[in-house]
Amino acid sequence: MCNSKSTKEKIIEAAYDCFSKKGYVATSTKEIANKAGVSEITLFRHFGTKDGIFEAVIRNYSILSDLKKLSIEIDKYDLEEILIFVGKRMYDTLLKKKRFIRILFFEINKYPDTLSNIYDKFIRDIDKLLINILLEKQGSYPLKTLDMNIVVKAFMGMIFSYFQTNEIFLNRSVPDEELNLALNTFVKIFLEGIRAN
Amino acid sequence: MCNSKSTKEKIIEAAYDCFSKKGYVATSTKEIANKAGVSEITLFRHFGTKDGIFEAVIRNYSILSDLKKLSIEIDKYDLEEILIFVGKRMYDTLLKKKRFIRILFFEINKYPDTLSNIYDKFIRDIDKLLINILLEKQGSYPLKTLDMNIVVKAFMGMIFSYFQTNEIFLNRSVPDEELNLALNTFVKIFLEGIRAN
DNA sequence: TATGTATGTTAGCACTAACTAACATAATAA
DNA sequence: TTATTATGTTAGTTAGTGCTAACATACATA
Repeated sequence: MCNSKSTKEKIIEAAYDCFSKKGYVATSTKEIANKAGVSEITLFRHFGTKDGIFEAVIRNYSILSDLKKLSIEIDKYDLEEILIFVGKRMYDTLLKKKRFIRILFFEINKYPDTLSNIYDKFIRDIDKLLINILLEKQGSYPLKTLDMNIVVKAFMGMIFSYFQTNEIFLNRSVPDEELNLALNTFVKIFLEGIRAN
Repeated sequence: MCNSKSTKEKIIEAAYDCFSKKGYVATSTKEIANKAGVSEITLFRHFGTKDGIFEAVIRNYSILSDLKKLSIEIDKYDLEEILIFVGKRMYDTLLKKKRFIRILFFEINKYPDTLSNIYDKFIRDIDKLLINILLEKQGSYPLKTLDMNIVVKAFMGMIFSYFQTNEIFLNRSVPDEELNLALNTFVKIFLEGIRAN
């Protein structure tokens, strides 16, 4: 019925790889075809145009987070443990989606609406998750009166920026130990920073 | 001798604008010439190749920060005031260099060495500045024992990520009031977070 | 006045990109 | 078996794109 990968899948994967490395414009359809191991015309028969391939790639890889699956038993752990866990999970997700994030960066001007929507949704999901956690823990961990939306952006900002600097710009994959130290420090600062005194 | 702008300057400016909007590959030399109001061949007489133009653009706009000029009378203000001031100043710098930052994002794969060096230097400058401030104030504001390099990355991460989300991805310029609120919150969280208890 | 310098105009070359047409082939389904 | 479907091959079209050559012009300087 179907052997490991369909032609469509092979093309989308190849295009994904190329786009994330060189950007849309700099990637030729011939290149994609070669990498996918199919003839060039097969691309066009499946997707019509180069743009069609791009859109398929976006559709295929745009789910940035699987946060819904991230069910934490909030009662069983203290806030510090939870935040470290969430932070680590976030970093892993970013790593796993590194190539798509690159595409987001590169092509934000080409498809501003589509791409900024994806980004926006991604952030909003995380924000919601974090706000929920903080509010649920407020009984045992009382908070300063601060704007919650800004508070969570502070936390995510530390992690995202750390990811971006290392993985995207310096193209350096941070060793586990170093990453854990950074995350622990971030959480410590953040927690003391938002606690009511 | 020279009327307002030299031809070279006009070309570099036009190229800067195009590259930041569409990326290097998607920009044609004809486009640059038109925007600069010169004939296409003039580009090549001045810069030899399209790559030459790009390098000139980088040379011209790569100074990301004028932090050296940022002399704060540290004694006269308390740490909170200073950090808010530095944060605001950082955000302004990022705004002013928005187009260059876009180019950084777009072309990091084309010139990984050059561009990641620029980025690296930029961050290191800020890190140094912040560490200095914190250490100098440690007398009146004692700190937790934390890795200083991570600590400053936490602070910068909040601001940089906030900038990037709004200005680059959502293409939304944050109103002054909102920005101030965010910066104040960031500083408050950060300061409480690093204070020795 | 003569010469050099900075520019423009026109034409065009060599190359590549996206995309198509026409025909061939192998596997699958009826 | 026959018809259909998914693919490949070859060749080509069209429209750029980076870049050059050759010649012209306007201005400033010697």
